[in-house]
Amino acid sequence: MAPAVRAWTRLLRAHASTTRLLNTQLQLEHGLTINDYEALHLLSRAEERRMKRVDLARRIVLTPSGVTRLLEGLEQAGLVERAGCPSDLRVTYAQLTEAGADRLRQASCGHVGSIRALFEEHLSGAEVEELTELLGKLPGVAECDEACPAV
Amino acid sequence: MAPAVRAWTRLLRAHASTTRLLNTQLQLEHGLTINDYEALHLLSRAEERRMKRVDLARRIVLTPSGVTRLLEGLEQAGLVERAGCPSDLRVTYAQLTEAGADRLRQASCGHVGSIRALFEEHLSGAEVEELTELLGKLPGVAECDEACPAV
DNA sequence: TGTGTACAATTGAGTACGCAAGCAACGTAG
DNA sequence: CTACGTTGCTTGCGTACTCAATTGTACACA
Repeated sequence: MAPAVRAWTRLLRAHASTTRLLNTQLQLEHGLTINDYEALHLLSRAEERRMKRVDLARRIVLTPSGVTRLLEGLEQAGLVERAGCPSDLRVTYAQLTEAGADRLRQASCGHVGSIRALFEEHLSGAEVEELTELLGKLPGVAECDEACPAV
Repeated sequence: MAPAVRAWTRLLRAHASTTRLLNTQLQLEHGLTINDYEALHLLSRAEERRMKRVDLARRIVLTPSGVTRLLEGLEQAGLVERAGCPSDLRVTYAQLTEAGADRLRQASCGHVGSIRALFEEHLSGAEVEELTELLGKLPGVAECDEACPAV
């Protein structure tokens, strides 16, 4: 079996296992899916806490329709609201509300803790860095990171 | 931001991008989803080309019901068939048919090619190995590999 | 021998997407 | 200014899952 295939298989499995775990935790404790969280998180550190829906889609790796549905839920929950763009009437921004920022704050501590527990229990600090580095080389993974200010 | 979070985010993105790509290719060219392929592949290298549905579920990281639905499709396509277990009437094996083996053979060359293209275009051989190694340390990722003979 | 617990598999109901199609607003070429 | 291609977003429809509940079997123990 080609080495690449092993890597690919493990990527599949790694995603499935970790996602399942983190998603159920996040959902139970805060009523958010991973993508909900991811969206809130991106918005929270975007300029003026808002993003074009298309850009959001690219960042979370979803289709535009996926974003529409995702934000639908967040809007109903009052965590995100729509804001028009005066210079281009086609675009509608997704704007984080105060409630959304609160909810994110509540969830983030536990969520980050879960992630750290998951990764740091099995990998050393250097290995985590190494993994980040390697995954970043895959197409479309790292490309937007610079645009996103570090915490 | 904790390093683990960066790693996690990239894992999410890496999975989403690569999966989307590989899935559409596989689907267009051979009418199989990634999980279809994965199931056929696992069966093909299992003893007597069959597995308990539960074991299959663990390997592809799916719930038992997910496996039922997955195999439903493969059974209708004639690629997999059911086989009872005489010693334990609860279990039904998923058994790869000749047609299933053929279909897998047809698909595998192109699919493996796509995977290699995806990984080896951006990562060196050593890096692929390294990535495999690191992903294997995540919980539940490497555990069954020994049971699966290398190609 | 019956009885309780554990397990394999399925089924029904619900969800989170993708794809294709559509609409409206933009940019540009004529 | 009009016509046309492009872009941002949404909608209808289909699909691949999950979870909870159910059925049938296996096994331990009184």
